[in-house]
Amino acid sequence: STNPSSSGSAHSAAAKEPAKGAAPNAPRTRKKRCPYSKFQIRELEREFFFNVYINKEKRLQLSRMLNLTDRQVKIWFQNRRMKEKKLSRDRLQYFSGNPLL
Amino acid sequence: AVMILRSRFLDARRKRRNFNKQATEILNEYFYSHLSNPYPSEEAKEELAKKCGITVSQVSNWFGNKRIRYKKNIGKFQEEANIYAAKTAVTATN
DNA sequence: GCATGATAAATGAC
DNA sequence: GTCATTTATCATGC
Repeated sequence: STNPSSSGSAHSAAAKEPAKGAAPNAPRTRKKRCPYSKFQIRELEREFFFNVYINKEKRLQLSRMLNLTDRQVKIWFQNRRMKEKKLSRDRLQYFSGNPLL
Repeated sequence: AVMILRSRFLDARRKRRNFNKQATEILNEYFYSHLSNPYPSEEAKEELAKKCGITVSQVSNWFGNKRIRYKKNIGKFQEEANIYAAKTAVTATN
């Protein structure tokens, strides 16, 4: 229910990221999974509807608008494409056994 | 009618239903007999799916959940592990 | 009230 | 880029 985008912890603060030349000791802690807000999902889905593959410029623009890193937007589109592929497989399997349709 | 079925399908993905006992038995048997490497190949997944009467995706989901939940609390699954270890040992001797 | 199956972020192999 | 996976979260069963 709490909106992660309002706090801005995902983008501004140093969650992780290789940190070029900052600390030589790299703990490499895995970024905690934080569910995106309804607004973030809605905007991502809107862009995904127009083009399944997003270019670099729109990615940067979208990441700024949603307070996400461009890496997060890139990965979201990758996962979204995989989801679409799975939905297609499931639909095919579901309707294949239905001679009525 | 088509629209009804379609809409019901679209939001029926997360309507969880437990697997039957036999399917769970088969999956657990494979898991505990491959405890050192519980990663079934694509072919093995298809065979398990057919034997359990579920989809390959459901097999992948089951193993993903089983691996991490077993790793997170091995003690909780110790009794279960012993059961299936004994079961596979019996089948091996016969 | 947790167990369990499915989904959503995040990583890494290739 | 795809894709299997890890991890946390979600939604339901009981």
